[in-house]
Amino acid sequence: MSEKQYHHGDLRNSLIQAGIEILAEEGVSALSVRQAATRAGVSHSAPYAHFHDKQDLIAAISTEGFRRLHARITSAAPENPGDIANRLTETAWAYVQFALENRALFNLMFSGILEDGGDYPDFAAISQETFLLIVDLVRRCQQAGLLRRGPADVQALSIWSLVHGFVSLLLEQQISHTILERGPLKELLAQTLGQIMQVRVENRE
Amino acid sequence: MSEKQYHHGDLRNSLIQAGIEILAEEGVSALSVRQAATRAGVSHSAPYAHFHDKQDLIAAISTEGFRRLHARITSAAPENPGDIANRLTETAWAYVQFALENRALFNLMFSGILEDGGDYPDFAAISQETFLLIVDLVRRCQQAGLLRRGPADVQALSIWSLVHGFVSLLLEQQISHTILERGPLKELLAQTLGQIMQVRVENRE
DNA sequence: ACCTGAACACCGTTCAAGT
DNA sequence: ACCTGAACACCGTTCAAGT
Repeated sequence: MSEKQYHHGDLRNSLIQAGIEILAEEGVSALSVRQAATRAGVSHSAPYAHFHDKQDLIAAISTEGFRRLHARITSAAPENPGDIANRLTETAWAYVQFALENRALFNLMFSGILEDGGDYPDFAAISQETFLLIVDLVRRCQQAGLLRRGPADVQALSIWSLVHGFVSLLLEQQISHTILERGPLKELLAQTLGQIMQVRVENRE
Repeated sequence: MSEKQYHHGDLRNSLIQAGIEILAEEGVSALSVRQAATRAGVSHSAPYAHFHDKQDLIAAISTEGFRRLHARITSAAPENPGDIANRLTETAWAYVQFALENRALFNLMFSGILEDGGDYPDFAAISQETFLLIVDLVRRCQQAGLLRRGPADVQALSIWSLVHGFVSLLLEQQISHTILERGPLKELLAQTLGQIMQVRVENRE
C-alpha cells in the first residue's frame, strides 16, 4: 500500500502462485525461475531477492501444495464419528483425487525434485502434520476394530504407503488396463485398501 | 570392428551407460544429453543420431533400470518353494534395496520424469513383466493361505502399492525418525507388509 | 529493501556440412 | 550411416547499479 512500491507488495507469494499455475498448465518440466518471474511481471533476477535459489522456490511451492492437501484431507470426510470405515476410504479417495487434479504439483511434492525437504522448516512441519492426520484416523480405526492392534504410527505408515503407492503407480500409468477397466477407480482403491482392513464378513469360520 | 568407425560402434549403449553413471554420481538434475555425449566422447549433437530427444534417452535409461530391477527381484529369493512367506518379504526387501542403492535411477523410473512411458514399447514391456513377477508370487502366497483370496492381480497391486509407497516415502524422507529409529529397516518393512498378510499367530479367536 | 540489465556458463534441439 | 560445429532460444545464478 502507501506509496505503491516497485512491485505489488508481495512478490514472494505471487511467485509461488505463478509457479503453481505453470505446473498446472505446462507441467513440471516447464517450471523455471525465469518464467515464474515473467508471469509475476518482474525481471528474471527479481526472484532472487525472495528465494535463495530454485530449490528454495520449489520448497515454497511444495509447502503450499501440502497446505492444500492437508485442507483437502481435513474436509474430506464429514465429522461423522459413526461411520469410521467410510471415513478412512473417503480420506484415501481425497488423497487420490488431489493427486489426479494436481498431477504436476503432487509430483513436485513427492518425487525427489525437492532435494532435501528437511532443510525447509515450513515444509517439514506441514508434511508431518499431514502424516499426523492419518495417524489419528488410524488410531480411531483400531479402536473401532477395523484395523489390527499394534503401534498406530507403523500402521498409519502401512496405510499411507499403500495409498501413496497406489497413486504413484496410477500416475505413472503402471497399473494395467485390464485392472482399471474392471470398474470405477474409487472401487479399486476401496478393494486395495480392503486388503489391509479387518474383514467382518460372511466366512467367519 | 573392421575398419574402426567414427566411434566405437555402439554409441547408443554408451550413452545409456553414461546416463546411468551421471545419475549415480551427480543425481537426476545433472542428467543432460550434452553431458552424456561428453562422457561417451562424442560431440553434443551426436546423441540425436540415436535418440529422437531427451525423453527418448530417458526412456532407454529407464528401460535399462527396469531390466536391472527385474534381475534383482528374480534373484532375490532362492528357489525355495517351501518358505513362501519369506520369499515375499525377500522380494520386497530386494525392491527397497534396489531403490536405496540406485536412488536417482529409481526416481527416473518412477517419478514422472519420463512423461509417457506407454510410447516406448521396450519400457512398457519390461515394466509389465516386472509386475507379472509380483502377480505370480502373490498367486503362490494365496495358495499357501498367506494372503486372502480374490483376484491375484488386484492383490498384487495392493502389495506392490504398499512396497512402492513405502520406498517412495522413505526416499522422500517422509517417514519420521521416531519410526525409523525403532529398529532395522528390513524389520519395519516386514511389519508393514505383515499388515496385509493373514496372521496365523496366537490369538486365533 | 527491492528491483533491473548485463553477463556467464550451462541446456535442448536443429541443420548444413563433412567422412 | 554416423558424426561435427555453428547457431538459436532457453535456463540458473551473480553482481553492479539504480530507486
